[in-house]
Amino acid sequence: MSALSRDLGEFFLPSGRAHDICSSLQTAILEHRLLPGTKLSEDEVGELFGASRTVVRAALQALAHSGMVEMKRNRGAFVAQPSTRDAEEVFEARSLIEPEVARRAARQITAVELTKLETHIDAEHEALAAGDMGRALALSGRFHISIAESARHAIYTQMVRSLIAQSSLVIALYWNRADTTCESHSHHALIDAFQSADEQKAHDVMRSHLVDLYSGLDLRSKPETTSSLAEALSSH
Amino acid sequence: MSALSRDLGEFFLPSGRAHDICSSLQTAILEHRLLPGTKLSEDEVGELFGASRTVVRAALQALAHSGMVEMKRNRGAFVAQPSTRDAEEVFEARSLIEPEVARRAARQITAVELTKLETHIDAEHEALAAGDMGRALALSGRFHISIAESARHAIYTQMVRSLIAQSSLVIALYWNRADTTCESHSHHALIDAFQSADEQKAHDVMRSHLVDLYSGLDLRSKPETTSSLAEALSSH
DNA sequence: AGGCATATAATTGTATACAATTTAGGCAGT
DNA sequence: ACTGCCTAAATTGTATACAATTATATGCCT
Repeated sequence: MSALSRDLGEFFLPSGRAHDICSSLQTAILEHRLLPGTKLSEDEVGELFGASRTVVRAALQALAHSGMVEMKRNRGAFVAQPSTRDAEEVFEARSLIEPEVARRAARQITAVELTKLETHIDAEHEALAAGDMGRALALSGRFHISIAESARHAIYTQMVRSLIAQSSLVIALYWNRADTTCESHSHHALIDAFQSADEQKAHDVMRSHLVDLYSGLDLRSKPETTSSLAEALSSH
Repeated sequence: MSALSRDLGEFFLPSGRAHDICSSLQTAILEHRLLPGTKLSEDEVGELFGASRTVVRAALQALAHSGMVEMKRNRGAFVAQPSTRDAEEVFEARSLIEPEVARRAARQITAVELTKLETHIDAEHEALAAGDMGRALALSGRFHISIAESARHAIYTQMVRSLIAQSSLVIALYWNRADTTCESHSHHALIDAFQSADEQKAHDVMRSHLVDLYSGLDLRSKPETTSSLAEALSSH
């Protein structure tokens, strides 16, 4: 688990401990243990991680910059609650950037990276079989981030990281589809395109995959979900 | 000047003072008063703005997240020095995102926003006539950001903000072209496309404009430039 | 003189204390 | 019982003090 959550994101933080807090909180958000709207009290987070408010604030700021956390003046930090408009923007941006990223990945991906992608899919299926929906979803996100890393474009990778994180929040709020395992096929198709180095196919498969994901959202309902910080982070 | 630098960026900071420091530093970087590699000492910045290190660190972190500042552990914050590879990535990302943004702007821009764009061009010409090259360049960047705002897409706008800032650093390091006023034509052509609501033309003009900009770089040379923090911020 | 080790100074990393602001609860009045 | 205000508690914003690390200068040895 540490290897999976270790390099989830580069938070541009000089401090090592703040980076760890970022990773833990990000993983919790990606796994839907921390739900949109949850308050991230500085004292509470600090106590959970054994750090002072100084370093906690740095971590929360970093998460705010990637769109996962919203900081309100004199009110504190909360897990972001993307509006339907935000959801629209997130998937519009993903549909622009990720197909291009997939095209680059098809051109540059290595054999070992391909193997890593397959490992991701296996782990995702495993989590699904174990009924750990949150973990499966987080792994699905990691899959997209790994593709961006294989594209060897630091700026795109950072953008994808942020968009994936926000997508996770959007899904937590608006996902409403019966067939939950629909993603697997697209992910396999992506690997196929990468293996044959078919740039255009990788581009198109990624695009249709994102359209498919977006169509699984129900942007009419807007549930008010909040979770407990302490139990979301217990044993992680 | 305050109106121009006020809303240069949303730094996701809850504090008002840190945001002001971000704006000032960002403006100084965009105007090439602060050059790549300049050290941003916490004490020094704090004294210049009359703030404690706590708030200065928050500001520097925010700038690090937008790619304008690089924080090195136990070494401090420096104005970023994009490598030639970084420069390539920045303009590759701009070439993907900004044409799409221009297309959206052509669809949604209002009359008052069009007027604002023309005002920008006038101010840019004025600065050029006055020999204030740095200010002209900053205004040119603001022009692109204003377009993004007119596209009414918060995520794209944030991306463009960050890319423009990094472009300014790239230009500071690698710009090496004789005819410096080449941009004006493209900017006028963009306004024309917006006025006629010609989405495809806006897209294409923006793309060729960015290719043109990129072709003005000389990525062979890598000058080692640094500037003084105090004089860069005097009377601003 | 040049290079290396050590000591000193300067700078960043972190914790804590205090100020400012918001939130919650209680009390009086209607 | 409900509304409004006022006070107290909790939380964030900021400054400062101390610890850890890095940079600099000094002196010694070859």
